[in-house]
Amino acid sequence: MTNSLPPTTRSLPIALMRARESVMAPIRDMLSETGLSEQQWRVLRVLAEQGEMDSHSLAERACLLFPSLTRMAATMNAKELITQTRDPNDRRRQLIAIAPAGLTIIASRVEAASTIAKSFRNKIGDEDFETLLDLLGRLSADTDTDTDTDTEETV
Amino acid sequence: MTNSLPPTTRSLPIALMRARESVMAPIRDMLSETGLSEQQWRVLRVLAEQGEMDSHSLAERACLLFPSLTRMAATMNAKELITQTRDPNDRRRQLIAIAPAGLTIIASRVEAASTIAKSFRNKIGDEDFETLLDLLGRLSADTDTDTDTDTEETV
DNA sequence: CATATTATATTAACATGTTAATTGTTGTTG
DNA sequence: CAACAACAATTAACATGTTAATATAATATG
Repeated sequence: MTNSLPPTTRSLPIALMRARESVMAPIRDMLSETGLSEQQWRVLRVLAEQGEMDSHSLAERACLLFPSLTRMAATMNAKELITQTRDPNDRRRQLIAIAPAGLTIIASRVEAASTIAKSFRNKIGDEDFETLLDLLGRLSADTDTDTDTDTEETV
Repeated sequence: MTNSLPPTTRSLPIALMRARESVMAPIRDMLSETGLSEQQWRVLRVLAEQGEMDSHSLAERACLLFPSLTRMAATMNAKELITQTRDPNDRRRQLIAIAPAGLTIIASRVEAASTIAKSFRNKIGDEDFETLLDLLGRLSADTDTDTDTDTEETV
């Protein structure tokens, strides 16, 4: 082989994982009081932002695999965090929306989440924070087609 | 509340997750031929790099939770990818090392892994790649204590 | 209209993530 | 030495990641 084993300390995947772990730690702490998992939080956040949407779009926006969403939706429906309805025009499709209990939880934690998000922005500075989001976006450039231009960050 | 719900499209955790997903996709493809998971690949990579080590250090270096490593080690030992021995000086501790079969798999894929790593470096350019690794490191600055200064990246 | 094809969702099976409880070992303190 | 505390590893229980197989609904094709 032409390459000896290089150090894992400069591995991009591992750096991404470590960074995510650091960022999620305070968020997990915040969420522990709500009984929501990170994934459930993302689902509710997306639904609160987008309104009712089909499960395929929801899974993509919330960064979840479809089978995971299927299971989560059953649980979250039982807890009345979301509602599930069939699309009357295409009964294969499922429409999911946030329910009042879900909205309540989101509303009660948005401020705390925003504070955490700002703490990371402050940790590295506004300019570098934007650079980081830009570079991360370029890594997944041809993979997904996210062309949003919003400027406010959150968790 | 003082904050309305901000867009998930500028969320740092989600950007980190999407970036990681993009980076890992080709690596997963490469690994599918070996029967190794990402996690098992990381364990073998760290062991090949560090030599025999105690499970606590291994879990930290490979970014795994301890219970996950316990289960994985049993599987990987059965497949003779690693060896497990008790520390004779402290029989609570376990020492794990890579076995010949594990080394063989690593060796057979190091070049492919290096090629994938380089493709991402090329995708955003050398300078921005270093900037990205730097910024990611600063996010987890006070969280872990990685002070390595190696320069070659890999997956 | 019957069949095949495609799309959507669910289910299955297993690995891993995650937290908490449990077991075994070492160290400490009386 | 005995009891206790601290540490390391395992196990348990449940959620999620992941891939493959299956079921159901819509569409195309003859």
